[in-house]
Amino acid sequence: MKNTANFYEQVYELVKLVPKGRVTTYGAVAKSLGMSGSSRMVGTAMKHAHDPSLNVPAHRVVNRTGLLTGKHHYQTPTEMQELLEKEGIIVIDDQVQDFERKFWNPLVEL
DNA sequence: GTGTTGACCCCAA
DNA sequence: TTTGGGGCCAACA
Repeated sequence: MKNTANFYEQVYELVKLVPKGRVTTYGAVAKSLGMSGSSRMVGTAMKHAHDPSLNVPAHRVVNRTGLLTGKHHYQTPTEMQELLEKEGIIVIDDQVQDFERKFWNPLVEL
């Protein structure tokens, strides 16, 4: 059993399911996959997800406060915010506005 | 093989 | 309100 690779795939699949104009959190994804407590792994997985062939919208994943913690890992520091605003999400000072409303909970929606 | 780091989260003071 | 400490586990040096 190769659970590590499987976990990454599950993360990618779940993130792909996030609707346009919505965002989710690392913790929610981790918990949804039964890895509650290991939220860092989701972030680590995202770092490896920069590959365009994976087609993973990592910009829709933020930390629990709605802060764009991963923006510095993009090619440009503003790319993540640009992508979010293009989808109708307001981002001010790396902070998602109306985060509670924009939040997409996989545990509830699925 | 060991030690440190990190796109995180939770709780206490 | 802001800080600090613990936990979690893969990736990296």
